[in-house]
Amino acid sequence: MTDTVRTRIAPSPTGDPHVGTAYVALFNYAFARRHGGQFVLRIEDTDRRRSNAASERMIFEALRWLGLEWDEGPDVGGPYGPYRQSERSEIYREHVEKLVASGAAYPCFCTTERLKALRAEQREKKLPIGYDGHCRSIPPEEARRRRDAGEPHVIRLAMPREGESVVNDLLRGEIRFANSQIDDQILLKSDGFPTYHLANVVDDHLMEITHVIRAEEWISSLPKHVRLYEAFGWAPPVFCHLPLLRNPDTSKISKRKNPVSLNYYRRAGYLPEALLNYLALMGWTMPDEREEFSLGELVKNIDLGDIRLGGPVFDLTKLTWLNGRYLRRMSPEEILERLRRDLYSDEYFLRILPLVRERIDTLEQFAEYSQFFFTGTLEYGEAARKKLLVKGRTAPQSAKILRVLLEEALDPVMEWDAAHLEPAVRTACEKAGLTPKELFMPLRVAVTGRPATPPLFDTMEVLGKETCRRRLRHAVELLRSMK
RNA sequence: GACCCCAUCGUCUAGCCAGGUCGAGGACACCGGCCUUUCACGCCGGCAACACGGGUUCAAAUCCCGUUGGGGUCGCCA
Repeated sequence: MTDTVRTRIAPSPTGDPHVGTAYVALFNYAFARRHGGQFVLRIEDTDRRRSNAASERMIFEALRWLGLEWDEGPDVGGPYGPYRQSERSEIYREHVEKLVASGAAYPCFCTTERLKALRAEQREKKLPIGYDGHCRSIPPEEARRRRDAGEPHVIRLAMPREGESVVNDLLRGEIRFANSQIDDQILLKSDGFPTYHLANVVDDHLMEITHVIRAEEWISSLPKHVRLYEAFGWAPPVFCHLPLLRNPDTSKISKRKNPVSLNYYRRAGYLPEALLNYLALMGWTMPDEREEFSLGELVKNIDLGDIRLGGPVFDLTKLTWLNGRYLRRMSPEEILERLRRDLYSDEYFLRILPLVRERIDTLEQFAEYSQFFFTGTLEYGEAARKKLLVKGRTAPQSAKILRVLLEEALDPVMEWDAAHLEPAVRTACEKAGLTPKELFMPLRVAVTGRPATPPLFDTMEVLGKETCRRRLRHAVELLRSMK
C-alpha cells in the first residue's frame, strides 16, 4: 500500500451525465488534490445491457467541462489499468474463484422465476426480503459438477448468518448491522460479469484507493463490501458517504423534479466554476463562511470531517444567483468567449443555417426565423396552445401523451440525432395508438413554439436533448394547468 | 414493512465534537427603502429556525434516551 491519498469517481455510463456524479467527483477531486494524491476515473460498465459508449463519452466531456481532471482513467491510462470494468472481466473471475475455493462464496443455480416467487412470498408474509440461501447447502463437489456441465449460475457471497457487522464511516462513525438480515449478494452474474459489489471492492483494492468517497445510498451495502475485504484478506479503505442531493420536496434528486443532466446546466448557460462552487456549498462550508470561492480555494480548505450529513436540497434559484455573480465579475470579452464555447459556437450556427437557408430571403430574417434556437423555455401563444393538443384529446390527455413520449421514448436516446430520434418517436406513436401526423404537430409546437418549422427531427437534433426535454416538460406543465 | 442514515429560518448553512459569550449569525428567496430616465446590478433594512417529549447539569441548539418527521436500501442496476 502506498501512503499517498488515492480517490476515485466510478460512474456507470448508462445515461446522461448526472449532477450527482459531479458532486461526488468534486469532493473526491478536492480531497485527493488537497493531499497531493491522485484522482482516478473508473468506468463501471458491468451492466452490459444498459452501458453505452455515448454515455461514457458524455461523462468524460462533462467532467472536463467542469475542470475536474483525472490523473488516471480509461482515456488517459495509468499504472493501474484498465480503467473500464468491462475490460477487467478476467480479474474478477480469478478473484471470485478464490472466494469459492475458500468457501466465502458459492455458486447459485436458482432461476429468476424462483427468486421472483421467493420475493413475492416474502412480501406476502411480511418477511424480510432477500435471498434465502437455498444453494448455499449444495456440496462443493456437486456444485463443481453442475458448473462444469454448463448449468447457468451466479456466484453469491456467503454472509455470516449470525452476529453483527460493525462498519465504519468517516463521518458517521460505527454503524452496526445484524448479519441475519443481510442476504447473500450476487457477486458474479450469469453472464460472467461482476456486480458492483465485487467489481468495486476488487478494483478499489487493486487500484490502491485509500478513500472511498461516494453517495449515502451505498451505506446499506457497506457490510457486504467490508465482508469482501475480509474474505480476500485485504485492508479496507476509509469510507466516507456523502449526503444525497435532494429535490425541492426532499426526495433523492431525480430528473422528474429537477434538472439532473450536466448537459442541461451547460446548455442552459451555467458556468462550470459557478456550478462547482454551488455544489461545494451542498453540505460543506469554507472555514471563514465565504460562499464564493474557486475550485483551487476549495482544494486548499477541504476537510471531509466538515461535511454536514443532512441531505441538501438542490436549489436552482440560489445556483442561478451565484452564476449571475460570476458572470458580472467577467469582462465582456470573457463572457463572449463562454458564449461562443458553450452556447453559440460557429459550429452551432452552421448546423442551423442549412435548416433555415431556404426559408429566409434576407439575412435579417435569420434572427426572426431561428429565434427559438437561441432561447430556453418558450412562451406559447394562444394559437400555439391549441396546437399543443393532440387531436381529439383533452389537455390533460395530451399532457400525458407528451410526458410518456418524453420519458419513455426520448429520455433513453443517448445519440441525439435525427436518425435515432425518428424511429424512437414513430415507435412511440404506435405504442400510443396515434398516427405520426397526430403526434408530430404537438411535439413540434412543444419544442419550437411554432407550427411551421424546418423538418422536425433535424430541428430537434440541432436544439439538442436538453432544450427539447426542457421545453417538453414545460409544455406538459402548461397542458396540465389548462384542464 | 424490515434495516440503516439524518434532523437549526421556506432553502443552503454557522454554532454542536471540547454545554454558559446564542435574547441563535450569514446567504438565497420574499417584503420595504436608497441609488437610478426604465429595468437590472449594488447598497441599507425587515420577515423568518434550534421538530417534539423526557433525562443529565447550576446551565442544553449543543450530551443521553424516546417519539415524530424526512431520506436511503431491500435487483443477475450502479
